[in-house]
Amino acid sequence: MKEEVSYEEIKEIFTEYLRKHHHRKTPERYAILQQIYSYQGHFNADVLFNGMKSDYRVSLATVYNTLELLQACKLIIKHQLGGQFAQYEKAFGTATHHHLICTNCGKVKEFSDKQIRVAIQSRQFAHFQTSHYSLYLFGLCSKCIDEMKKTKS
Amino acid sequence: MKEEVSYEEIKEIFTEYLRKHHHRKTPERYAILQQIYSYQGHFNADVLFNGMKSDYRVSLATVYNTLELLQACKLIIKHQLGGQFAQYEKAFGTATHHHLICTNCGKVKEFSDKQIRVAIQSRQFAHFQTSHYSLYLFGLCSKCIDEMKKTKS
DNA sequence: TTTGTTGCAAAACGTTTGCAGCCTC
DNA sequence: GAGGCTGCAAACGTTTTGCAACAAA
Repeated sequence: MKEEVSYEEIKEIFTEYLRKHHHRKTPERYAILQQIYSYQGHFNADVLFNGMKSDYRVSLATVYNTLELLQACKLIIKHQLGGQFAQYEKAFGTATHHHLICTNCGKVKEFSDKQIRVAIQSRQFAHFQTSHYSLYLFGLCSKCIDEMKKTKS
Repeated sequence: MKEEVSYEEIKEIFTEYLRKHHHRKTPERYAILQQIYSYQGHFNADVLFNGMKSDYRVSLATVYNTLELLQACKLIIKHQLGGQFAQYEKAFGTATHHHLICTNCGKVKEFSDKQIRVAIQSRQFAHFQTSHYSLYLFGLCSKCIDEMKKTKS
């Protein structure tokens, strides 16, 4: 059910966005996009920056600059989960999903629920034009529940 | 429909939590709770810190410390919306609601939707115990849509 | 040629931490 | 009296910014 999207396809989307907004098509920007394309789950600016070093040297400033652009053209989604750094996630070729976040260990899991998705997506507003949404369920994962039972005095 | 909760009531909840966890009942903690109680919508650590200065002088460290405690006993909820500072919100005497966030001006509006709420709350997980959730819808508010139309070349 | 973009480093930002003194318990 | 809590300021880690050099258009 999950549609496969090739790098060429998203590169096209990005190029189109850059052209439309009169931004330059620099090799750095495409290198970053390609690196992001290679990740499966969530990633952050630091992982991206350090992961690319060997292939194509870009500065951290350029990484942030490009992440900004990719958000604007909706190729990635930004999540602010922990108090620390922002997490990013591919938004192409990925089924809509929601997040389970353990408030104890911070682990993030994903799940899909058609009923929830439909309920949210069908909601319309008179004075607001929705582009995307994020749903976070906070609680305890099974591992942390078990640990708490053990350490119970 | 919205139940009114008095300061005395939440003070009681907080006191109970402090006692159970062997934390001290300091005047600073109650002063912060009272200040939070006076706010209507969202607030952040800085607003709280500066807003209290005249009434009761507390340090920023104590503000953060107390916000941590209030989260633990579920009297407040923490939101990480912008890339900047964390937002907080009262969690007592407030109906469950969801958030509309303008990606252009950053303004946050609240809305309620029974269908969405029920869909989310009725979802059960085998390996996860949900305590609360946050739903953020991102998009453009009417004001920003209008402004974009005007400045269109 | 123009000017948006880069890399670098310094600065900014909210938040956390270390520590001496204070005040609940 | 003991030790958790406070205030202060310095430290932290992520993100942003200033600026000269560079390169896409």
